[in-house]
Amino acid sequence: MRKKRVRTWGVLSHSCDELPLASGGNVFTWMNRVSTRQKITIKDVAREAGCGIATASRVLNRSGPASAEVRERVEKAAGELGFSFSAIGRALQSSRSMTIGCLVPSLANPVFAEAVQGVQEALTGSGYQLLIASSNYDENADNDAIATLLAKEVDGLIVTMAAPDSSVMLKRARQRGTPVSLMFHDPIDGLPTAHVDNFEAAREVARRFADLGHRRTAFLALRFATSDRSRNRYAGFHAECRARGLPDPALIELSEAEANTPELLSSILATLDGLSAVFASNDFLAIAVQKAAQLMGKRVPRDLSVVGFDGIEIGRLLEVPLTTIETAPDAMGRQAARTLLDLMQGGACIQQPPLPFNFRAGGTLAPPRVESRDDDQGATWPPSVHSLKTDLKQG
Amino acid sequence: MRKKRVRTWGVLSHSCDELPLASGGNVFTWMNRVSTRQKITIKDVAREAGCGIATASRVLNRSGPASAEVRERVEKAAGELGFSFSAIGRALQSSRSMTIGCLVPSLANPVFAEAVQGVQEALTGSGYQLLIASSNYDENADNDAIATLLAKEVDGLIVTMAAPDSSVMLKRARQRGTPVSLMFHDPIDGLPTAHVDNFEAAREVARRFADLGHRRTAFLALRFATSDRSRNRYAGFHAECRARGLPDPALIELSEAEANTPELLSSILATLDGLSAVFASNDFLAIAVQKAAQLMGKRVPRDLSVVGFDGIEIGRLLEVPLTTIETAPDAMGRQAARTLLDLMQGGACIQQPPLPFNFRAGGTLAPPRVESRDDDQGATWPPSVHSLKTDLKQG
DNA sequence: TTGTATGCGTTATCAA
DNA sequence: TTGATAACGCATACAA
Repeated sequence: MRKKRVRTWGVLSHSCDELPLASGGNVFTWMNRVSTRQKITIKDVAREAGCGIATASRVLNRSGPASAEVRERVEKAAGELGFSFSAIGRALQSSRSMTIGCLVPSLANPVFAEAVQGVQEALTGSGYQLLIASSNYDENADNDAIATLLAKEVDGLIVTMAAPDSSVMLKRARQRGTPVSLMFHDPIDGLPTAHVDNFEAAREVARRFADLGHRRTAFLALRFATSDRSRNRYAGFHAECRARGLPDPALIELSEAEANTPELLSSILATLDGLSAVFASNDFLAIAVQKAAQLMGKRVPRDLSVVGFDGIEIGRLLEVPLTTIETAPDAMGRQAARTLLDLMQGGACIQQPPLPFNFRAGGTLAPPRVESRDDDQGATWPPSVHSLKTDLKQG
Repeated sequence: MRKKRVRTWGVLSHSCDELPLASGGNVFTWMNRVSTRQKITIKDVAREAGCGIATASRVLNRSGPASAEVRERVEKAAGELGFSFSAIGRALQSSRSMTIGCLVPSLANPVFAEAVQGVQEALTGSGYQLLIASSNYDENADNDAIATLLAKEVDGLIVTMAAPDSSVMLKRARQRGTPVSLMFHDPIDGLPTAHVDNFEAAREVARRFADLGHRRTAFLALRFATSDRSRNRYAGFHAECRARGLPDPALIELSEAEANTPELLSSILATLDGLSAVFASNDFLAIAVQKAAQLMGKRVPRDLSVVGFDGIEIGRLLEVPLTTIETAPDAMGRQAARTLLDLMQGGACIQQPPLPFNFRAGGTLAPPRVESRDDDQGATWPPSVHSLKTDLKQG
């Protein structure tokens, strides 16, 4: 016999003990349940209704025949006892947890938070709940999280992680037959994904820059190593510059500190002579760049053009609205959830086309100042220390 | 005998069927498991190791004695089989799900998203996972969500909701003995909460306004009905104005559309003659107000002072940094999680003091223009249609 | 040191 | 139309 663990509530200012013990009706039965703290199972309902548990189950689930009279008794008993099914018992018996695991790098990044919110929305009414995990952009944490989610026997997985293509746990998930749907990633390894075409979107930015006459450009990113999104954006940006015979854009990977400290950021930008346009890997970075430019005495977009990525709402409301690539993280979440739901219902794995992006004009993009128009004027363009290999894709 | 449901993976572009069937080693056993898709239980491990399940359990959990040799066999078997415990089986047996339920209005609001991220952080390493739900600010959805969470037998609950003090399901949670910890709410009904003192913070804003000579002020909020936070902020703001003998601040509740459309917002602000300072219930709103002011040809802070609430990071980076009350949603999440962990370990329910807030000076607050300095000059101050009752707290 | 048997809450089977 | 019973995966009391 296992001993019942009785949890103590500790000292509450309005503890239940203060309630009058002998008061009738609701409060009294309420007290009863509180003091015993017994969990009410279908067995209790059956006993109270004077029937077998199978019958009670059938009635409460409407899953089989039952005479009108016993049905009534069962429903009454369940109501009075405040019975509700244990999802755990159910999960064990049905081997379906009715739970979906979701892994994102961090909820502190509104892009992921909105995506998860989108997942939630698509899941409401489906009967599935969301078990959530975040890895803080750490590859090991990614795998640990998936392992835990799998141990909880989630019925499906919605994932954004550092390295989905090489994750052992993700492979394990598929071995177990747990459907997986990706968010933000490019299609990988036969896993369906809800994404935008980062490569194409970035090419669009390069095109705009080039059309206006920009030559010296830079791409700023925060976590190049753990973000295939950033890498794809840079690849597309770079590819288009190449295709047009323009100089390779400088690739600058910032630390958290550099991104959040305008002073640091401006000193980095200052090393880039002749720079006339910056493509930031996300809108926050783009706004930080503007602040940094302000510190350097440069005006946006007159002295420096800045384009962001994501299309966060607040960019619209800035004094000079941010030029950016609009995406819809919530739509991404919704699509990922729908795809997973489909998969779990035995549907075929069909990869949806990338979700659309939209170039939002804003006011932070303009032609470069005339003086920087001319070309190979010498040695001022440094082979940036931050620069990485450039042929990431289609290079 | 229940029939095993075999889930089909559908048509994947790189389906496992494409892998060579007869290739040896890893791939082969991998295939094996894939094709059978049987879940490996401790029973399998025991059989493989040639011992009883109790022994296997003891070895794998290090929960009891075991000879070195059997220990080795069990661990080997577990490794080869790729065994991992089923959290569901465990939960059923131990009546602890190792899962914590978390309810917030929406993850699309970065304040809540950050708080949840804080919860996550405080939970890592604890062994608990987060089951998350969002209500979209709907009171009924709040209760439904808690009901579902309770059905999943969460070991604890972290909650931000529309009406915690009158929620039947929250009461039910306590009846069941499920520890509850609140976020963002003021202390209520003996439930511990992680919060900032909205009332005091708002008084601080009123004080700053008053000290600079502002008289005609307004409070802008988005969801007054479902947000005790907003109500408390208004109450504090109002109380301090009263205490100083200043006119009651106008209370303006905006619709989503009004808040996001600067044109609408400016037309609303235009109805407030003599208005010299606006206190917005959150930073996004404050930024929207600035945009609206810009549209009206007013300059901030010269013609209109604006103060926000929350202290989102981006406010710092604006061309003119937002004056606001800084709070730390992630700290709120962490505290709520720690409190809950404590409670679940049988700790007493002790209410932590409110988390500190900080008035961030920024650049959107300045003295009013001199012309609006004089007092009862007549009928221009309308008894705003949006105005609500004012005596919410401490009058 | 080990293994058998029981129960956790549920649903499905099957005989009444 | 009913109800006893066997799983489901695990941990543990208890007997060996």
